[in-house]
Amino acid sequence: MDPSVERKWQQKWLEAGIFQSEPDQDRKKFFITVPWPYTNSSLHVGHGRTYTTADIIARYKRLTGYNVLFPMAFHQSGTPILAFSERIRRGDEKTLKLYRDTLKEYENEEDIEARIEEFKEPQNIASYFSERIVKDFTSLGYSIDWRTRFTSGDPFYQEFVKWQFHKLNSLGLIKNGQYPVLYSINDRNAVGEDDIADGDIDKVTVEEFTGVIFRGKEFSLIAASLRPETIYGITNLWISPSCKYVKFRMNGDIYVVSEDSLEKMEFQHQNLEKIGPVNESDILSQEFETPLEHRKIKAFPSGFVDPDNGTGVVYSVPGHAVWDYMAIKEAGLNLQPIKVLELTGQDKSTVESLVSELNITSLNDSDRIKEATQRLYKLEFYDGKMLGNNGRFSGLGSEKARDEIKKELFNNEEGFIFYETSRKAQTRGGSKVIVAVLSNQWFIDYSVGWWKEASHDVVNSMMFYPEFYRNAMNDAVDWLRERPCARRRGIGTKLPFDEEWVIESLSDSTLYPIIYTNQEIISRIFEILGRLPDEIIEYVYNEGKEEILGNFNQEILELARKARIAKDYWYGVDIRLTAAPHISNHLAFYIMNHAAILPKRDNPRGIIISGLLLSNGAKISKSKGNAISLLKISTKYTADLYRLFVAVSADISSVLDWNETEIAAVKKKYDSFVDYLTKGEEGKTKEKTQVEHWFISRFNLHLKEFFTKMDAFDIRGAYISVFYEVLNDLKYVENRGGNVQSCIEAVKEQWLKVMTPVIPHTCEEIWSSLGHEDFVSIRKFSVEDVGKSDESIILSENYLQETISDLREIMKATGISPQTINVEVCGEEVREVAVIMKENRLKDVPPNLKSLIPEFMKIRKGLKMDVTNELEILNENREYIEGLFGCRVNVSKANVYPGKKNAWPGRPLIRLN
RNA sequence: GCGGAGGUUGCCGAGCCAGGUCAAAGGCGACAGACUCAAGAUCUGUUUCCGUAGGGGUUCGCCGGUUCGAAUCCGGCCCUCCGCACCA
Repeated sequence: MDPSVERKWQQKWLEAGIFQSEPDQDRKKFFITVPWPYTNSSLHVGHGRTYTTADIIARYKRLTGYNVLFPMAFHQSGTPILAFSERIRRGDEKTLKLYRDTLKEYENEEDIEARIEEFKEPQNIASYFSERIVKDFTSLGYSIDWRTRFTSGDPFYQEFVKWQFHKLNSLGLIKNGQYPVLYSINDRNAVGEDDIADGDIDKVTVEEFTGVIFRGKEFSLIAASLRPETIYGITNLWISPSCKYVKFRMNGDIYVVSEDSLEKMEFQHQNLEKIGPVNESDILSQEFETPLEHRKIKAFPSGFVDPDNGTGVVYSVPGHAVWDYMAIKEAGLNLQPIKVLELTGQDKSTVESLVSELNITSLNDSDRIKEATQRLYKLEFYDGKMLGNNGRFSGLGSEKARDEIKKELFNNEEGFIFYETSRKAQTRGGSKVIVAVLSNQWFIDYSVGWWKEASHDVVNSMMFYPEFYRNAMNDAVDWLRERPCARRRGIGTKLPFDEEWVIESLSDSTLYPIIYTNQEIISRIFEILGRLPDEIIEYVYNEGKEEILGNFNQEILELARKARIAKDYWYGVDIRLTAAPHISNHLAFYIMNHAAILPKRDNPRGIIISGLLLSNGAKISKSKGNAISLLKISTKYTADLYRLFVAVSADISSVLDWNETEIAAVKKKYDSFVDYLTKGEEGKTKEKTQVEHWFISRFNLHLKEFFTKMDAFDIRGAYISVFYEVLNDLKYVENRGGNVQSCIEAVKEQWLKVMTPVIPHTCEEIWSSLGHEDFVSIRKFSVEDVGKSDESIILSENYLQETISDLREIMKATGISPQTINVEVCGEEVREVAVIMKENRLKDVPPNLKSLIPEFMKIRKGLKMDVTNELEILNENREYIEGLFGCRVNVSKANVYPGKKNAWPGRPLIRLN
């Protein structure tokens, strides 16, 4: 249907308010939510899949009589919107281009720059795009009750979040402590993925090195290592010949590291006191002691040492590190590698074997050295076992040894944790990114035992589709530990007990679905009072007793009561529908926060995980340019086609590819559906023969399947049955020479009702053209209303088709084009014998018919006993068969042909002439 | 490496949980035919191999096992995809 037709119905739905949901104690409720979209940009086809799926479910539930609440609100917490706005202010070309491209779809050319100017204020980005998203969702026909709309930045909501954090705190789930974060030196601020140049494509993570101390007479050297388990294999130290080294004091002792490194350490440790530069020769002339063993070793210069990685000092383990091995060789030092690890697996690679395998000849072969290093590290980590020369760590697996040795080093004050970035990184503004340890970080402690237990209980009581995500969810709950829940900057709610901090954007979005149940009322209360007192929140959302509302006036009291009733009616969430990447974060937090704070009755009840949507086989991303906006979907393809595509092309859980070929295929089917329902002529509908009855019987079967599958959230299966198969059946009726129109007349209204959840605009249009004044979108229909199916008619048709396909096969095998076809149908005598033989009573077979036994044994598998009027069926359809093969067909009842081929039940005797 | 999902006939993709009626749905593509001046659209049939009678052979990543019987159950192996954290 034309987009304008879709607009028309969207307008009518809106005006009639048919999707506004009110509590109704006489009806069962159904509450479905999708996580709120983040409002830094418009949404694309990929996002649309989950919302579309949810809408289909919401509409289906409405069809079957549920009182449905399908709400929506918007997310704006966190740093991205802030960061984008900042970049626009800075005039960052990449960001400007991104927004210009996006706005092109929504604005006139001449208005774009003015809009972008407004985006210098972050709030404008959020409000602009939430407005866009509302429009786009509307244009896709979503049956959302927009009265539920709010944002994570709304003051009333922030009051709720504060209450939630007080709650968590009083349960002992909030902690404060040290935490390493990625940090920009110049900006003096923690940075996220989007703040880092190329951070989205090439992720930067925090790596935990072990800083290892080598004591010397005048000062000690610190080397940073990822592999402290190799400590017994140390032969020497390396320093960079081109690097500035500096002395500093820490806890009274004097240490030396590279200048770059000291800068980093200052962000990780307190009380470091820089003393000043130190000469290379001062380092090289000294002896140092290895930790644990206290062997004397020396430092040497080597070009491969990077002053800006770790401490700029490297301890050398030539027995297990390719760089060290090659460096010693190249410097011509007389140091023998010490082996401290052996491999227990198949692969017995060593430094030496890899050097020769990869043909590494000098330190310049850095790519190959890196490859060798990676292979060896991995191998030795998973397969390695400590040899006998490792003191009390001998015999341990490398992973275990690493932990033990670390512990020992820390205990002896010969080591400490040194954080480093996983790669060199800069912010988009060009400032260096390092790891800083924040001393005052707030956490939610998800590792608490009773909390995990309660959460598992919730997970195990819920519905999951697909079911296997239940395990994933339980794993996620187990796997969560302390999570930083606040940041120094970003949009969001201030942490109530430490206002320097802003609650992090996933942590402020866990309980909000409960707000949907009464958003209008609660924000009204906030408006009147100018705040949202905890007593109100406790009463409305947490089963508080009405007594605690003693201080409020009648108006507030009544609003609160109304809000409470709505919440009690709608909450918990029956289905939360979202994509798989949310499992280990959002969904886990969502479940755990419910489990901790809210009463059992309000726990989540079901989760549906939707698969990825690809665009022409590729992941969708704005930078790739394959992100088709939802606006374009509704104008170029129409909402109904998109919805049908989403419903029918793949199961919810599997990957769906949006590509023109498949869209065209779905469109073809859609067009033929519309044609069938709109192009028929009235009046030619009176008499029905077997085919039409067959169609109606089949239709009723399809309907039953539809309801069963929809109830199990198998949307695709349901619509294959009620859309594709019904269309195929109609085609079949047509080819059989049946009366298609009378078939359609018979099922039209029911068919429209079940198709409405997927293609609501089309169905409304046709529905109204049938003379209905109401909306098919809110008509009811459920399994109980499905008519009967006549099984014998279906069997008869099957029998006819099987006979025809037998005819075809014989013709194909023989190559004969017959003038006449004689079909002899099984007679009573043989049928009776067949029944006897089927029941395995071979001795009851009359003697004169015993000769039939061998043939029966051969073909018994193919016998169909349940069609008893074969002669009639074939006679009635004689003309049809004749038409198919272009020859005469004679049908008769067969005699018994002892010793020859016979006609059997369901398997007539066929002779071609 | 850990955790999860998966490998099906030219391609996509059902089936597998509840073994037989599975040579294995549906779609796309290909081929042939009908319609048409022609193309497109639409419709019909074919699309693993063999077959002058409705039959038979060989198939569902690989190797074994259970069973009268396995695409379906069990064990091992190979390969692909997704997640592995402070980021929305």
